[in-house]
Amino acid sequence: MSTPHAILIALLEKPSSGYDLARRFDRAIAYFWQATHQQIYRELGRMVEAGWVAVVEEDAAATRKKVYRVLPVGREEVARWARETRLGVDDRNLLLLKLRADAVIGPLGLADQVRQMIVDARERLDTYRAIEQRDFGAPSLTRGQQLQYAILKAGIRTQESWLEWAEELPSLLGSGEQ
Amino acid sequence: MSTPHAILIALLEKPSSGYDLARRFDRAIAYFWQATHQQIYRELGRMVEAGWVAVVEEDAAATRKKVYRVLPVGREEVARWARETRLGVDDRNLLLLKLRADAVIGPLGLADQVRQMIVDARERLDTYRAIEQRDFGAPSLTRGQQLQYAILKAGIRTQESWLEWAEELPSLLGSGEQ
DNA sequence: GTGCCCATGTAAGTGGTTACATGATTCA
DNA sequence: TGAATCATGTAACCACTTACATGGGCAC
Repeated sequence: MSTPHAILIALLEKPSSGYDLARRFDRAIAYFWQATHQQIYRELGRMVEAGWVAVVEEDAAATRKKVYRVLPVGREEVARWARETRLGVDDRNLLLLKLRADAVIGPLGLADQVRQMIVDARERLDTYRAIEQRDFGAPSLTRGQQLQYAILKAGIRTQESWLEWAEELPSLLGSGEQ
Repeated sequence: MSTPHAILIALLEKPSSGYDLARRFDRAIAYFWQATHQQIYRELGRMVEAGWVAVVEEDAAATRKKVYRVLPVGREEVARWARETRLGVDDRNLLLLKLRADAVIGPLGLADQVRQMIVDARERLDTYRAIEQRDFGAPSLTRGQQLQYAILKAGIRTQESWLEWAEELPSLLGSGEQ
């Protein structure tokens, strides 16, 4: 949903052409975020309009390649976005994106958001465990029930392992706040 | 992406009105799949056209409520979809959906698909571990590097815990094949 | 009779996907 | 010189989102 911000962050890490961005999104970044070259070119166009990014003019004449860099306004927009948009329990990739932003432009005070996500995730985990107790306590289960239990266990494991990971974050994120 | 199939499976589990479906998608199902009431009504309309579902006429006269049930053609479409569509490494929720289908209409022979996903997930995990070795072996890391490492670790943990879960599946899914 | 939930829809906007299109550079 | 890759775009379609809209049933 935040394609433009994903692109801004990628450009903050390294100014690139649309083509290079597309390749980067196909590799490292793509493991948790994807964008096709059509989206990238469209967003780059819009962000130039908005004054968030600009084409580096140096070698623009030499080749057709257009290298984009982030302008101060764009940088500020990333910070604003990271601070202000709320994250739901399922917005884990958005959190990863925000962490990238924090890594590249410095402490943004994300600790509170992470703590809230942890609270929400614990709540959901409790819900899952309650369902587990209620529906799958029986000694023997039919094939269908075993499968439904497996589906529930997928949810439980996901929450548990995410929580384990997330609980180490707040200290990493530092003091936060201002 | 497979909203119609998600709805079909929900209807196989229990014939419902559009309104009820929306509420069910807001609760249990929603933990890994979501659809708004607008999508649901649209898809129900299309699926009636296609002959996949029909309105149960019994109490249709009594209230405004329209209860839908899945017709044999729709059931067959679910089976076809579960068997034939390929799943990528990241299509975990789609796999859960297929497991629900398998739970409700019986063995569909999904074991091979799961085994392939496991192979792909192991491959990706290896990639992550290679990046870990290469980029984060240093004794001391800057704040930014620690954050990037945390992002990578999120990916590693996710793969590991998913694999642990998935490896128990093939035996549950039974003989498979025909 | 007022407010809330049930119940079903339409309409507009936006973003993502797929297909199409073009031309430059590079290497065999 | 032909093929592959680099590099940037346009166009059409489709799905999802958000907002709007309507009316019945029920409880206080």
